[in-house]
Amino acid sequence: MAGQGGRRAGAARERLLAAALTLFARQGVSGTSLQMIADELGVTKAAVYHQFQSKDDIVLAVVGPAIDGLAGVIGPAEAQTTGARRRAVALRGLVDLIVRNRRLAAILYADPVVVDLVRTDPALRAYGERMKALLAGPEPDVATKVAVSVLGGGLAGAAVDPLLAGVDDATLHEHLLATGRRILRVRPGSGPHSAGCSAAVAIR
Amino acid sequence: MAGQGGRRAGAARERLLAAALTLFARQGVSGTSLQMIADELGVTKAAVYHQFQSKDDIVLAVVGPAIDGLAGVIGPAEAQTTGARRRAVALRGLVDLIVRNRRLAAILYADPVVVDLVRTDPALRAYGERMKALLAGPEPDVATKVAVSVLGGGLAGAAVDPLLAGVDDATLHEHLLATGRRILRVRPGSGPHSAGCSAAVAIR
DNA sequence: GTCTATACGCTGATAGAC
DNA sequence: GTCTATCAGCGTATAGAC
Repeated sequence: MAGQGGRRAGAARERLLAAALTLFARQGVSGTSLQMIADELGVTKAAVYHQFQSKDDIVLAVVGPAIDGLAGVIGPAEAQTTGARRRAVALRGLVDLIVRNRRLAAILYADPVVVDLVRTDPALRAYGERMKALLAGPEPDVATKVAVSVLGGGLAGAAVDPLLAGVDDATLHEHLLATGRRILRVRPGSGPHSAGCSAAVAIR
Repeated sequence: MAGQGGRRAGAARERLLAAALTLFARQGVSGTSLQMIADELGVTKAAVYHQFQSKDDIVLAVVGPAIDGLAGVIGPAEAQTTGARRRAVALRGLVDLIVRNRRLAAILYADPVVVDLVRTDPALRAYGERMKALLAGPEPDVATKVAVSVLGGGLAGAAVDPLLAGVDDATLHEHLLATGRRILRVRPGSGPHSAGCSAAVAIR
């Protein structure tokens, strides 16, 4: 389940991914050329192109761990016995994941190239649908569909917002969870104890 | 106040803007080259460059009417006498504006190039800050700042979401307003009667 | 396995002729 | 207003050196 993005290891490959993440976070995917990544590593463009078949490949590899994290949230959430619990566990796990990967959230969210990539990839697309299904429940009415849509955009937006960059993770997590519950009309008590979810995946 | 994006009129200019909006909405700003716009009009790239100094100029001109619409919301909202009313009027006006300009919202929102452009332009930036100030009130606590941030991303996200493309404007408006009130913890009764705001600006 | 050299077609942008 | 011509830079791609 882990590492569907290809994992041939190699030191150069890891260095490249680290540099790419830094540059992507700073100036977006579209705003980062292969030349910039190459310059950052002190090699030529072709050297970069040798390890990844395309720029999209690099993006997918950078984003991979977060996708694994999403899978780590979805699994336990789907195992819950009631719809309310599934919703509560999914929400908490999603907030958790986003807070822990704010920089990555900005990349995933703010760039249409990446959004398109994620929407195109069948496996990634399936994760998104399962997450939405968990949050919305079966056969949701329009109000619920709107709420889930707002939640998705809202969580991502908050993670990206430079005005919230100074807020520490714990505080952001608390308020994001509270806001999310208001959006979905979930009572704070719902869901089991602490819920064992989200396989860490703190990127950088 | 209207038309700060430059309004030399001219039939060719208007045709160009219409073509640009269509292409931007369909494939994003970054995904639309000047060549595509030129081809759509049956002219060369250089002809496009004669009317606009840069691609950014075109984007700003396309987005201009929506900015005017935002100004039309902010003014009346700031004229309200209490913080609660200012918040209520601003929220309703913002939802109104976004629902009426869904296609444009997708352009404004989903592309980091445009987001950057808007964030860079001092006048546009000021509108955004005034809107946030209206929604958050003076000296907001962290919870409120998070809520406003989530609201912004959420409204935009819902406007863009292809899953909600089939929902008609009135229904979307209703549920978006309800969700927004839950996010900001505004009671449905707040704010005066209907509130005269938002200068139409239905693009296309 | 890791890299360089080289090239293709495209982009946004500029200068100047008609 | 529109054209042709030209520019550096981009993502992409192949061939081949070590």
